[in-house]
Amino acid sequence: MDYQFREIEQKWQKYWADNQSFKAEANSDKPKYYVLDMFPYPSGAGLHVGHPLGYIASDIFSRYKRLKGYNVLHPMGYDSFGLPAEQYAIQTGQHPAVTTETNINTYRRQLDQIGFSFDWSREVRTSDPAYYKWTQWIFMQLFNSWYNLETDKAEPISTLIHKFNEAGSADVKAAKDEDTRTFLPTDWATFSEEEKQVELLKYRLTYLKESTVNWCPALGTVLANDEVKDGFSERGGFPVEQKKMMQWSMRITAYADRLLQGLDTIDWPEPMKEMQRNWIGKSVGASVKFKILTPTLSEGEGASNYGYETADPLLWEILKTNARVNRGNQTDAEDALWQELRNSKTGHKVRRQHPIGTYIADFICLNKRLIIEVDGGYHLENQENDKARTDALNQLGFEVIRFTNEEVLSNLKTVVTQIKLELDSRPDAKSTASNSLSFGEGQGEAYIEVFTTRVDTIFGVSYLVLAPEHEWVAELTTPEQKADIENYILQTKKKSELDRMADAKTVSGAFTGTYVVNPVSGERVQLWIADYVLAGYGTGAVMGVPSGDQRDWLFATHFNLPIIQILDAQKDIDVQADPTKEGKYINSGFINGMEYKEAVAFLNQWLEDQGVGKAKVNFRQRDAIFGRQRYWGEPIPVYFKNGLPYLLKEEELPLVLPEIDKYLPTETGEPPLGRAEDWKYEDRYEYELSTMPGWAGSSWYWYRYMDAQNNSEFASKEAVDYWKDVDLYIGGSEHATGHLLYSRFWNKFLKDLGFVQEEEPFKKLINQGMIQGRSNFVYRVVDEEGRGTNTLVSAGLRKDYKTIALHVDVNIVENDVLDIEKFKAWRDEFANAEFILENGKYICGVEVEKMSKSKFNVVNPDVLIAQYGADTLRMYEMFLGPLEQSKPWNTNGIEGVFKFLRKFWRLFHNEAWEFTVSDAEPTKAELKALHKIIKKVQDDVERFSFNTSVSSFMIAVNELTDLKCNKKAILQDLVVVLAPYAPHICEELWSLLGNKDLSTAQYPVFNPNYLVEDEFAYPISINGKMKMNLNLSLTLEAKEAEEAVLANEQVQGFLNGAAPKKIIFVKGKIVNIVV
RNA sequence: GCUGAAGUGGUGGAACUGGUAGACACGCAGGACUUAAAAUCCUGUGCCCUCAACAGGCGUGCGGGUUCGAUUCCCGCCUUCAGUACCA
Repeated sequence: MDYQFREIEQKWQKYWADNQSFKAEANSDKPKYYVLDMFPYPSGAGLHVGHPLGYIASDIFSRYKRLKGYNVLHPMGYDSFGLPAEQYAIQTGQHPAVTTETNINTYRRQLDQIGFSFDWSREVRTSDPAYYKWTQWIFMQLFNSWYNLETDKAEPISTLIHKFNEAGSADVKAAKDEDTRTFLPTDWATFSEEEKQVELLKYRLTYLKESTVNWCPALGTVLANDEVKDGFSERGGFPVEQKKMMQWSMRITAYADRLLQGLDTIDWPEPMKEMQRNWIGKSVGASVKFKILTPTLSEGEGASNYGYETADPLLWEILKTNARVNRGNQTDAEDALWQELRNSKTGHKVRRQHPIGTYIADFICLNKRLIIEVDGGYHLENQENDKARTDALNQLGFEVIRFTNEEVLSNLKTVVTQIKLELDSRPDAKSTASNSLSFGEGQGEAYIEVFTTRVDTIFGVSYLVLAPEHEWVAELTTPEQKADIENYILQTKKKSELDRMADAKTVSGAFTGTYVVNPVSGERVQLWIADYVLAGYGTGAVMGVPSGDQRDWLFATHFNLPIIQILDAQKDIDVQADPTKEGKYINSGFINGMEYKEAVAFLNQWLEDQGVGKAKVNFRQRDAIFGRQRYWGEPIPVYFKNGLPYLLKEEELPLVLPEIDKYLPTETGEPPLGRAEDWKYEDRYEYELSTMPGWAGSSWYWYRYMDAQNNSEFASKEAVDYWKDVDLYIGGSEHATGHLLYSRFWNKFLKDLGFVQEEEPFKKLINQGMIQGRSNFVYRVVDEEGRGTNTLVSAGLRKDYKTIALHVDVNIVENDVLDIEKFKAWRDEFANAEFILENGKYICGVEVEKMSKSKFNVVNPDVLIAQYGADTLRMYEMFLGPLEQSKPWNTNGIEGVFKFLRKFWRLFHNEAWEFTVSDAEPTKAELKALHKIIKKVQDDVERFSFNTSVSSFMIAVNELTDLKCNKKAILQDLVVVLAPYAPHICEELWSLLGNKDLSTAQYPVFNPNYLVEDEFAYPISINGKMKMNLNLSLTLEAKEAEEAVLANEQVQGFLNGAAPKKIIFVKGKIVNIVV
């Protein structure tokens, strides 16, 4: 019989399903191999021809590995929570679960007919309660954990509570919120239950916090940063605004360093790793504090309302913030002393980190007008600063006493006694404080902190810049500059609404009128605002070093600010900046003469000693917002008591999505879950109404496949210990900073708690390229008035006419030739169209675009399978080009692959299409052809070069056809080698050859002896130009070969009497004669 | 701008470690079979000069270099695609 692909494919697809041919064994003596595809979101449109590309590659690989004796796990499932089903539900009222089910059925049908070797007994669906029970369970583990920076891993929250009980919070090194409190074990004991929970929430790996979120009013939900593109939602393109909300977040930043380091241990494409590195955005540098010089106030201004709040009113907000940060960053000495002074232990009320004038006092007793300062070492600069400070504070009517860190730590008792004596001996002041405040210009302690990666250039600072959105801008603007600054801020806001990218190169900014002091040089520099500084990165403030940074150089040049050379190696800084790190420092105070490395180390140390900065690592990545105000997602297993979140009990999982009447927010603006009736925990407490984001379910699904039916664990320990990790993961590069990053994060977390074994989940990753659409066009002739006529002109002749291009359905075009009859039937308006042909054909124009319905360039795999069969489709998709390369889909050429399969089928059949094979001994040539392909396919598959093996199959079949080979000994092995690519035809032939179950066959063993040759047709080249071939024995060594070559008449002819200077002979490769 | 990948016939692409550039396939041209078409089979097909050649020249984005020999290695430039961005 001729090659009847329809019957063959249906027959074997049924056989595989009935026999569960591809079920992975739970335990096996064979080595394990885990091949994973990124599971699809089942959209209503079904699969187009681009979707299966990666699945075909992974299927070939899985089938190949099975033949090579591996116990292969190759599962498939559905990422079935998501926005489109919910949008559809809003429009039609149909429950998303129903839509999802329908779509999954379409996907399953389409996948089945391509003949994939998935183990469907392990299918997962993220929207199935039996699945999301475990997504919720992982959420609970995260809630119950904190990140210990000392052990560098996540630990149960109980170990944190233990630390609080034993030693308080001072020594805890954790990834946490900024506003945690410092307390003693005795304080912890006195905290109420609510206070404890509030404090613990600041440490948990998933936590509730007021954050600025990307709120999309049109979608009624919060979006992650990677779901927002240029201020619009990725899905739908609706405007997105910033809004403050209480939100669940995941403390992924705790893992930033490990996520970065892990990249060096995995076999992923370099661009993927690079994208993750950029996303995490680690910068090593320093933070430096620049003191703010108080702007001069006009008379009469000032703040009498501040009462005992003794701070300079203008700087009050800033000082308050600084003070709060300082309280969280107490030195050991300050902390020790505070424990002795607090709660009026001395008999006097003492405050710490209290703003006073333009300073922050370490400790202060307002009633006694006494300030107690604890300092670092005795640097000369320090003493000078301290003196200035003391003088200023004295002027405000305060006495200052100072102790060093050392004194406090080694002699705490004496220090405390001294303070007590001083306090007791002083008269009460009875608040007259603020009257004596002066607002003259003076050296203050209010500061702006900047982050820099080039701390070595700090002596070259000629100005400071704040982001226009920086919260202190208003405070720091002098009355004279107020108009300028407000105007600039207004422009910035307008600009961000328009296209900010467009004028990225224009320099703009405004001077605040305020000056700050460079801590290393004491120089006074101007404080500006400019929109090139981003509020969201670092501290929202940068230092400007025009000689070393081109952007700063442009800014300084534009606003006529000084440009200071700082390295002797800097060149042409009057023309542009020179960011070199070479040479020795000049104009740089105490680092003059140093080189880069030395200067950085010295400065970091110096800044820290002075308390005005320190080495710092900054990350671009922020914690991941975890809540979505949507219906179709996993409910968060949390309820609220007295406004605080509590977890459900484990045995109460899953918390199932409740039914609601409409899939919209409530009238009061609550998420859709607010509509659920009688939905309360223990009938009393409110559940969390947000659901989890799309990436929750996909961040651990590969573990569920290991043990998909387990009801008591997310996967059994035995299963996880056996399968461990994914050996090969194939999917699109669009998931680089979403799914792939979150999955690595959850995996590391699960490993820390001992639930899984591997630090990294996906050992090897391959990105299949995007399949683009290839649109075809017809050209309608337009008359003088620009109206379309009824005449269409072929692409090659269109330049002679005035035309407009129209998309035409690619399915009625073959090899760019339009099927005119089908075209006339396609649209009524074309029924009577006339055609101007070239060479009797209508040739269509071509353009590469995104594959989409509106462009009529969608090719449905169903159509191709009906016409050519699944085996042809599989091989053709591979034949198209390298897997990782993006390319337009083009059905031209699928015939060639189909012809190949028929030719292959033909090898097993005689002229009358009867199955006939011979038992004769194979010849040397036949064995050579076979073993060449055995080796080639093996090499190609191992390096994921599937397109080249398809070519090689064609060569092998062409060779065997030429040899008229129908010998069973050859063909049987060939069937096994081809089986991963074209499984149906091979399974049929395998069974016709008298075997059973190709999936249990062995890949043939390559025998190099069959490829050994005695002779080789050496290319003979003269001066590197190939001239001719010459057959020589492969046993010949250089000398004999040279003689043989020179003796050849034809070679002599090419030499034409010239004497060879040199002869290069590479055995088995080439002979090159140099004349 | 930065980062990454890539530029090879009419087209998709091959050449894996510096050793015969263009495998394999599409398309195209010619032929066989056929009343005819489809299907199938055979032959040719990088470009230029040439009636033709088993004659010569040019050819892997461009310009240089290393080498007996470069699509492959090095330097500079151009173009395309992807990601990312006033990231301090």
